[in-house]
Amino acid sequence: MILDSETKAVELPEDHGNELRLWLRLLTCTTLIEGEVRSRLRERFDVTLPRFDLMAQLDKVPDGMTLSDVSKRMMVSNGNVTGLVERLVESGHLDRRTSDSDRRVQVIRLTRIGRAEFRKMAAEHEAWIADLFSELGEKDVRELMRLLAKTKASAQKSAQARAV
Amino acid sequence: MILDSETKAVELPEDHGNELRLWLRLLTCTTLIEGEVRSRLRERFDVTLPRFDLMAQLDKVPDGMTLSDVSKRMMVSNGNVTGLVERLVESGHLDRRTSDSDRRVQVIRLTRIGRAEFRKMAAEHEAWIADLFSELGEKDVRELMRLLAKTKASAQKSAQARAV
DNA sequence: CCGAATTATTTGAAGGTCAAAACAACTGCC
DNA sequence: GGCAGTTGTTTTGACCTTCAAATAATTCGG
Repeated sequence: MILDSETKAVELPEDHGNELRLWLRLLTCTTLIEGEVRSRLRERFDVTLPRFDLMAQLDKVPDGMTLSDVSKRMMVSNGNVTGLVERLVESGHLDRRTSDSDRRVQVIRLTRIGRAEFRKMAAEHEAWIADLFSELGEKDVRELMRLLAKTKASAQKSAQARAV
Repeated sequence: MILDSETKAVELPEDHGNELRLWLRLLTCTTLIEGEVRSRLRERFDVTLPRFDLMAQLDKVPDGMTLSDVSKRMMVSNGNVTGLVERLVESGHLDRRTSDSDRRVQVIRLTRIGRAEFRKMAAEHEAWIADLFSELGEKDVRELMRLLAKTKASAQKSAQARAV
């Protein structure tokens, strides 16, 4: 009954099937695109998506960032970043140094080589994304941007509420 | 110039910034919600998201599915499913038997306990999702569904084209 | 200046992920 | 029947990921 969903007075489980279907579709889209990007990165540049993402964060800031900053930006755990950085320093893409002002802090930056490699990858990456979304018109893109912004805000609010 | 994007006659890199921003926003939304679901599942039921997802697939089919079916549905690799199933059989949530007609094939089903546990989790899960999307109106949901369907089709087409 | 609380990072254990190779069982062709 | 190719599953090895505990360095109140 329409009344129920308006009054919220019912104890019976409400129907949230639409939201669930929406979530599954959102997840499917993301998984599909992410998998595609992942495999193109591997195929074309022999690089993993997490490494690419990390380098993308660093490309934006010439002077580097701390590990904590990176982990916040990438929305992954601290421990995760430690290992990722480890391997990228090893391979010569990243430069890591202890901060002068705070000896707990590690500042990482792209090396010259790392930056050059990233720029090459990023250019192709951008073209892949454009191609993956190419059936969407300009208006679709705008509308999706708007709705996803709203979705993000909604999810953040809900997550925030739980975190007390 | 507008002409450029119409004629496609240019060699210069086009601006695909909008698609890229859209992709990043899509990814952010998904990561945010997925992380939230993941941590609620762990907190509330001490179960991982992949296990929940696998059980969700199986809940739909009383007679079970083969491992290949599962891996296609979940869009993950075969080897991945093997390990996942291993642990769920171990914990008593899944029943696994070799097919009579084809001895290569493993058919897995939820056990009575597995099904009961899943149903409990699924009910809460659905409520979480509804809450995470609660700021979206009915119209927003419909519109997002439509645009994501279009996005999925676009991505599939692009992926298909690459696969030759 | 000292100790407590805070903050940044690392480590370790458990699990999830993929690609590629290995294995096993089926199907079809001769 | 038997070999060749195909298909379903498992294994392997490398990497990614998280959480929680441990370490290390800073800050702050007294």
